[in-house]
Amino acid sequence: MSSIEKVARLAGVSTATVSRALAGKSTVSQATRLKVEAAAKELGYVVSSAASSLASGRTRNVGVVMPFLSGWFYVRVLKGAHMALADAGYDLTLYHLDASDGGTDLQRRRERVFDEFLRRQRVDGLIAVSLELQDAEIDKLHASGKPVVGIGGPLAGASTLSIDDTAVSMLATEHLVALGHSQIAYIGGSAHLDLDFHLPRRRLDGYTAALEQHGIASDPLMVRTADFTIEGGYNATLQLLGDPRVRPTAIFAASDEMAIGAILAARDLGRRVPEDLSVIGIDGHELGEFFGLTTISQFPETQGRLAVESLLVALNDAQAHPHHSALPFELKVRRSTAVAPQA
Amino acid sequence: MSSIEKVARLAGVSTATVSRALAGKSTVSQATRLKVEAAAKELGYVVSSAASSLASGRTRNVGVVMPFLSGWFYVRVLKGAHMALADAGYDLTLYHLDASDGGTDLQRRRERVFDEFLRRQRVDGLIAVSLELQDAEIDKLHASGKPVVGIGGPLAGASTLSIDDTAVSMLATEHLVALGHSQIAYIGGSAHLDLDFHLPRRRLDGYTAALEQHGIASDPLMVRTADFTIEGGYNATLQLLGDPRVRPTAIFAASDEMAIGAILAARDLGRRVPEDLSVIGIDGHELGEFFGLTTISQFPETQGRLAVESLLVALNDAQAHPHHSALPFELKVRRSTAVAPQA
DNA sequence: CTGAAAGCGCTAACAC
DNA sequence: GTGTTAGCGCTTTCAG
Repeated sequence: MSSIEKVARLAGVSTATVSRALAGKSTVSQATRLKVEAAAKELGYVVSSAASSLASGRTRNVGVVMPFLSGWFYVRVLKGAHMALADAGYDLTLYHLDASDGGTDLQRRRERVFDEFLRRQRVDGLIAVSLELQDAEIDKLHASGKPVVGIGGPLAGASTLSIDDTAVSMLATEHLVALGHSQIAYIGGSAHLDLDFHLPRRRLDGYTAALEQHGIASDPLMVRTADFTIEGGYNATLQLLGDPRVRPTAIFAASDEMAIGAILAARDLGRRVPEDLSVIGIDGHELGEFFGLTTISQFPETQGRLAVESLLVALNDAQAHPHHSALPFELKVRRSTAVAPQA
Repeated sequence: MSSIEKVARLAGVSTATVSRALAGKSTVSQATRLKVEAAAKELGYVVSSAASSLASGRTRNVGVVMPFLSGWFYVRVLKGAHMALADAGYDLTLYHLDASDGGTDLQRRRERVFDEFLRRQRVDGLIAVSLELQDAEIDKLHASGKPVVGIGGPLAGASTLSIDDTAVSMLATEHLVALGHSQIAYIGGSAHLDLDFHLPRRRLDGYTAALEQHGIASDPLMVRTADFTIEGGYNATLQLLGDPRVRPTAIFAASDEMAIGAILAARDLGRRVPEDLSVIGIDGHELGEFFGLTTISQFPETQGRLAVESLLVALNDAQAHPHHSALPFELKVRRSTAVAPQA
């Protein structure tokens, strides 16, 4: 005897009514609902998701796909998404494409995610973080009819949430310009991290545009690339400050971790921050406060939460149109930036 | 017409044969298998996990429950588990109990995870990371008949993997003693983080035992607590080095992040590491290399992977007995520890 | 507002 | 080795 049947029997109603009552359908009388709930509780009944999914076509589960499973940003987004989903009674199944250490190679992994996993119908929808989906992948998703929301960039036919990276970069640069800096170096992402959405490029563009707008010539020697880590920022800064051809009074790093690396490198070279060198980052990393780092916060947990909300709308209203919205950011001034030293 | 039926028709066999062929059952002839695979591929067929689960009772999905979704250790374990599961063709659904920022409170969250989520039969088994399950929770899991493997401590009736925290701590302390240190301070976890498995306590015990074994009196003033973060380690070290009643020549921190905080604090106070002060951590954090930190690595990704392997064994062999095994660790000497300065 | 009954798409006996 | 068939435990028309 199936489980729901026991509940029905105990409550003295039909299985259909149990189903309706427990699903919160409004067409059940208050009295019946109470009886059913009591019976369910007494028996410790929880619907079988497999049976429910099969019958209804809905899984109450959403997939989250990320390129990496490390990195401050991704973990925070995941956390935000997870909490929002849990609050809505949804499960989260995680997919990531990181093949960095052994295991299957990247392309193969991507294929598996799109071909096998997502199409097993295990999820009702998908949140793609910082992933530029390939055309074939988008087609597969559309074919499956599952709504998708993307964080971080344009995604054909999907709702997307993204931060205006160019504006963020301009704001950071202008903060430095306003403090009187004209020798502003930039530490951005390296090309091989530019696979998805060209985030590194857009941030570089914002920096260049801001300089230009203020009549400051940009110097290729002032631009370095790194891998978004503290160590990467440290090394890039060593190069920057050690190069006799340039004399930056400020560094704008495209992530807080790199900015922290810059602060550490400056210290090791005997430069005072911010007296001799101003440093600004992007992210709103917890460590930023510890290092007194001026930054532009981008609230990744909120991004995760918003993505979930957007997805839930699409799930509950098949007519909802793909929609793009801009994510908030905020300049947070701390102690790592100050007026430019007198030449 | 159901999907599998189309494949069957195209391949000219019955749905049962399609099911068998695609599941890799050995009772299908090579020729038939090929025909079926070709048909499935042509139609882009992927089994519906809901239907398959309902019929077979297996979901090919495992749950991973963690107390937090931040913190270096947990993220690495998650990554390791995810990769191992993906390689085995399993999905991973994530549960975490972190209520740190708003949302439902902790106990409520725990209840939901155990009452609603896990019992929806969405998972075949569970991996619990650093979680001491309450009796009621264990009962619920047993009642559901799903295998559980725990990382980090004893779990009634489940297989567990854990590191010998006491031995790790003793090794770290003895490394310092062997370098001639006798004034060894300890920065451990604070009591409120001691909810699960008493990890902070066991590490403290190892430290105390090692000192005792070498005839070194332990001094309560040499023991500080922090929250496993860089900032926490920094502050604890400030207190330690600023206290006129003690003169530590070495600090043993119960995590690499705290150890890095200690190094930073020492620098800020003008103490040289390792000439004036040796510092050792536990973890094997990536940043450790950057800071030249001597540490005891504990390979969390491997822990995640091993947990998966252990769970898969239990899943494939109902007779498998709960089994405990010890996790590897390794002393990694870098530049932050050296012989004790002459008094 | 509630019940009866027909599936949802697959797997696993059981036959052959 | 392969086909037939009876469910797996629910949801959802369709009646009433």
